[in-house]
Amino acid sequence: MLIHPLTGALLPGVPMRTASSDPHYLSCLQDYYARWRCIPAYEKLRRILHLASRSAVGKVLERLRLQGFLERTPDGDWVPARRFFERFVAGQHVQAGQPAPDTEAGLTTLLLDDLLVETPSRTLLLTVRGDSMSGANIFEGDVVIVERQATALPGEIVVAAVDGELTVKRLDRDAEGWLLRPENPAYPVLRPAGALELMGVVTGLARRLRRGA
Amino acid sequence: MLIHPLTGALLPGVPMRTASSDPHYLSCLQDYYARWRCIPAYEKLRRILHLASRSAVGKVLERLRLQGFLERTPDGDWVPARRFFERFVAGQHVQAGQPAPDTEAGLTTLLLDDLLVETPSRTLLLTVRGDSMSGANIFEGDVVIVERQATALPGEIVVAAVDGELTVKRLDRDAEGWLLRPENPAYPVLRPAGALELMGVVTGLARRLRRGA
DNA sequence: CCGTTTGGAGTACAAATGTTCACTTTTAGC
DNA sequence: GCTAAAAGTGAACATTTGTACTCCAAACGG
Repeated sequence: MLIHPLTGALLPGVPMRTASSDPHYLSCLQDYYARWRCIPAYEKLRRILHLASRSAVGKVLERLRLQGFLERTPDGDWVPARRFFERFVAGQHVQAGQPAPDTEAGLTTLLLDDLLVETPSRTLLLTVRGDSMSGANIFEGDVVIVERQATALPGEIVVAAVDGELTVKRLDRDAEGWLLRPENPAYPVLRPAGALELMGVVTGLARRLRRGA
Repeated sequence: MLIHPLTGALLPGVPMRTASSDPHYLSCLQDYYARWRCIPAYEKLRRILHLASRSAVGKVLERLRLQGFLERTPDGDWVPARRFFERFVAGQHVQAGQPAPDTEAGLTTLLLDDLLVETPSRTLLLTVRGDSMSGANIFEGDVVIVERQATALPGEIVVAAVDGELTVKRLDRDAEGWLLRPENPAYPVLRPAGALELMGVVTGLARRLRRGA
């Protein structure tokens, strides 16, 4: 079924059924998701996809699931799967002579949050001061994503409270106990006097470039 | 009820049922959304929020809507609003011995996307391959935030199409014309044969740490 | 040309949904 | 303590939901 370009009316009887119409359905879904961040119920999907029957909606969704664009929660709800967001990150290759990649309007819908935050309720941000972790490529002004937890493994980059101040260091331990290693020879290794006050583990990093411009 | 900004523990002695238990409901919702990318139906929400009645769910959602965390589609479906994705920014200082100083007033929030994206419609993401920009502290696997534009200034880090492949380099120019400098002596300077096919300027960086753990 | 496959329409129905309403419990202000 | 507001319960109900089923027409592959 096609849609009249001017009136928007459905043109019955016009063939459009081919395996390659799934990409079109997918685009509709992606656009809707970009706007509202949800996959609606069958009846609404029926309208969005311009289908006449809910059963057709079910078949479309099932096909998209087999292709890896959608999945279902344990409760049976439809949710976007990893592949659903793929097109929002630019591909590595571009046709020579045609340097503009897909300029679809949905590029921004991949929330950077989704990339960087796994457990929102335990996640907070911290702006890095100083260059004591430059060896780990974390610099002054960077914003680190911290997942709150009381314990961590040696080798992880953690945020800890030292002398009432939060600091980012690499956690390590030796025969004498826990220690916080800066990744910059200009700074001393910290050995907490009492208990180690761990705030959480650094799970990600966000940096603004081109600050002045 | 307050939530300890560092440990995340619910502060004891504070009764459970109060207007400020909404943060707890919000956290549950945020975590569920981070996992499945949808707001489920009332009956499922009832279980997630540990409520006994669906009507209570409705009231919670309505409260969160008034606070700006949720909104509704024209069809009435619940969807996350802007504030839903904001994160707390930790203060730099912590009281020694009592690492929970800043009350709600001191805590600010920040949307990661706001931090990194200025012009959503012209912004896209690109995963970095190779270590040719390690001197600028951009490494394999990092995601760069690219603002699409056809021109750039010398000294800016840009994304350009070279031989049909996207590459991240620092833009420069000399007497002979434009050139693309890697920030790694192991790589050669690129001098585009014809016109320089510029895709955009790198305005930010996102990195996931602790990938394996 | 004909049978098969595929994408969709249409119908039917048990189950689930969102909302309302009256009611109870808890909390906060005085 | 007393009281009013806030938060949550539980039942009721019209609507909507997802799915199973049959049927149909176009596309496909010899």
